[in-house]
Amino acid sequence: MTDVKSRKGKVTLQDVADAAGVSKATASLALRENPRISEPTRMRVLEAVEALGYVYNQRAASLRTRRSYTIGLIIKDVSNPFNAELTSGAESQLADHDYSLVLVTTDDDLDKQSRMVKTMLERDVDGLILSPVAQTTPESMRALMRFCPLVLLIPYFPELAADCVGMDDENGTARALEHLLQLGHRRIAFVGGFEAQATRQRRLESYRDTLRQHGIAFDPALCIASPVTRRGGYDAIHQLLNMSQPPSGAYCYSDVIAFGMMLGLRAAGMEAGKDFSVIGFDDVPEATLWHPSLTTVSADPRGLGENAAQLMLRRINTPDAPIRRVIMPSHLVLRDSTAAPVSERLN
Amino acid sequence: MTDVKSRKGKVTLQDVADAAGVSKATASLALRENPRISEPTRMRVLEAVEALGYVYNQRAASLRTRRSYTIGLIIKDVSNPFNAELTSGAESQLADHDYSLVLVTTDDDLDKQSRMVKTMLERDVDGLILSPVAQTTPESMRALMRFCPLVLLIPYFPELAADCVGMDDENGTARALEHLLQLGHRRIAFVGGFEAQATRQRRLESYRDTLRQHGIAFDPALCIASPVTRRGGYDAIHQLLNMSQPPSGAYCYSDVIAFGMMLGLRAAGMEAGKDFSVIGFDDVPEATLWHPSLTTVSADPRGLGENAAQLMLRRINTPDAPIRRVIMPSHLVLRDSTAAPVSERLN
DNA sequence: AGGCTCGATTAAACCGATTTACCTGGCGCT
DNA sequence: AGCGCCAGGTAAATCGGTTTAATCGAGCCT
Repeated sequence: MTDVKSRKGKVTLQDVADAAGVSKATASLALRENPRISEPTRMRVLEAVEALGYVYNQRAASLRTRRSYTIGLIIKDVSNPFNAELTSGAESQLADHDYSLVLVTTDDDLDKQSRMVKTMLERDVDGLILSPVAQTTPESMRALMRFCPLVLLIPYFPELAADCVGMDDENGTARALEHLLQLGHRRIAFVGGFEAQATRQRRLESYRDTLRQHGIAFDPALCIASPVTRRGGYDAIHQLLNMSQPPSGAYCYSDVIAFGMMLGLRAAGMEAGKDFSVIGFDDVPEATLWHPSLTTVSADPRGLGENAAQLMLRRINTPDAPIRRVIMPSHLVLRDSTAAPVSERLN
Repeated sequence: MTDVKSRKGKVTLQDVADAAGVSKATASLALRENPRISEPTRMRVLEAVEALGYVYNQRAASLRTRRSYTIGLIIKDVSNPFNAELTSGAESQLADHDYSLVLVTTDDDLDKQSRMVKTMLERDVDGLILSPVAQTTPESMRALMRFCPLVLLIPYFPELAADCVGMDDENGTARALEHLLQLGHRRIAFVGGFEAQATRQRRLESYRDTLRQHGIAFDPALCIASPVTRRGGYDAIHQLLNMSQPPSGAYCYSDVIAFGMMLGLRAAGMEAGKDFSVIGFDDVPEATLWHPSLTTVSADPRGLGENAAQLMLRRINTPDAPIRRVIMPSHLVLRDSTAAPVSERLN
């Protein structure tokens, strides 16, 4: 049955053609179900394929067809759960359309990003889905687009005519803050992420804008940068609580940070949703399960990945389609980690 | 400067050769730093490359060289943090050696696994790192090995002569249980995962063996299957607490389950490490940050991925090397989620 | 019988690199 | 001068497919 040539020499289409008693061209056309090949002949070819254990060589074919059915995904880091979800969404969407995902990471390093982009172009991927590192210039992206279809995982190059998907940071941030303001909070911290991160810049800006609109002055001391880890949130809340005028609530850059903050609060003998209000961003599955459950801005990383993949497939199939920027809606999910500030309740 | 032909026609090595006034062969040799090409000529070629914006076509080359510098990673699901770490480790290790990672997922479905394996072979990857779904047969793996180098992410095919990496489930499990036994626990639950999962089978077997060695009979009622999610642990602990003779501690299939269990305990007015002992498996970063911090068996998913990648590179470079099975050590990390059972303390 | 059409098949060019075997001109040596 | 050798370069085959243009034979018509 499995009469496979187990030695190095792989079975080639020529072998199949020989076995079926037809030419290589016929074999090729037969496999691609070209109507020009008669049914009996096609059957003979298929039998030969089966008998020899032939495996199609997509790479060889791609040389002629100029399609590798391969998309590069360049992100900073897969181990981050947000990115893992995103990757998962992109992969499954691409797999559904017979494309494969080549995954590379940049460790948020511009230099490595350049190298990886080069590698992907050399691998001749059909397209590139890229989450650019902070220092990336629009020019470099424009240059890249001359080489292959590009979808950006960030909507912050308004002047760049590129497909992109991103989240509605502004709206999500505004909703989160308005919720806290409505509860009576006046000193609200912004915690997590680093200056250079574009996403953070956007959210921080919305944070300032929203506060200003409600007549509250921006206090830089309430704005704390930190790694996007539980540890980051854990350390930040300590710093905040030790201030002479501590805030009564915090808007966190991500759920991960918010969790760390909740753990830090508990370690300090306080409880989120009682002594301090915490809002996260992402709405990861465990946000529901925490105690108290986390009020957070719901993002959809998997959907982000799926959309990026869809944009890419669309671009490949219709290269001249108008560029599209997908902003995924985000909304506030009210749970138990937020409440009126203690001061309010005393009155 | 960037005088790139922006139109469809990509710059080919022939173009470079023409521009440099040499033959295609010379251009090729020059780029690969072959000593037969003189320095001045090589320089001319390099200038032409620069001037035309040539990008090397790895795929075309691979047709001749028979190396794609591409490794397929087939796992069940990337969004799972354990797998995300594993993927991250494999990717960075491969990238260090100029290999790229093609990621595909099987959703733990045998059928999809078969399809994906086929796709990878057609993509002509240089090797396959595979975390086989539960129903995978050793025969199918043996067949696969005839087509390309294979590294298995599971050490449970003892009769199969294949490279593989896995964790030391037995030792980790034994240590965890001995710890609980030493504290005085006699009724210890085994929680999480499903019957079909090979890893779970191994741990469950070790669980029974260890208990038997300590003269404790196996009670199937204490063995609860569940999805590997926080929700799974959350639900399981409720089930356990409602038993007529509830256990005083639990050994969980993964940290994720343990976290869910701790949340469930709290919801039931109990506290891990006080009213009930909980041990996890994986030692994910947040295990330290939880309150109480989680006693757990330390695994190293990233290391697992790195090792798998290394095994693969070794196999590719020395195809006849003896097969190697890497068992990554696991050890118990003592933290605060375990204590003597309440009954003991009453005495 | 000759001319035509049409469906099935195939030879050969092509994709973009690598690699082998051969060529060429210059140099040293006797 | 004649010979061999060598450094430097190139033509052509090759990898495994796809695709185009040509071929071939059978059937139909007049």
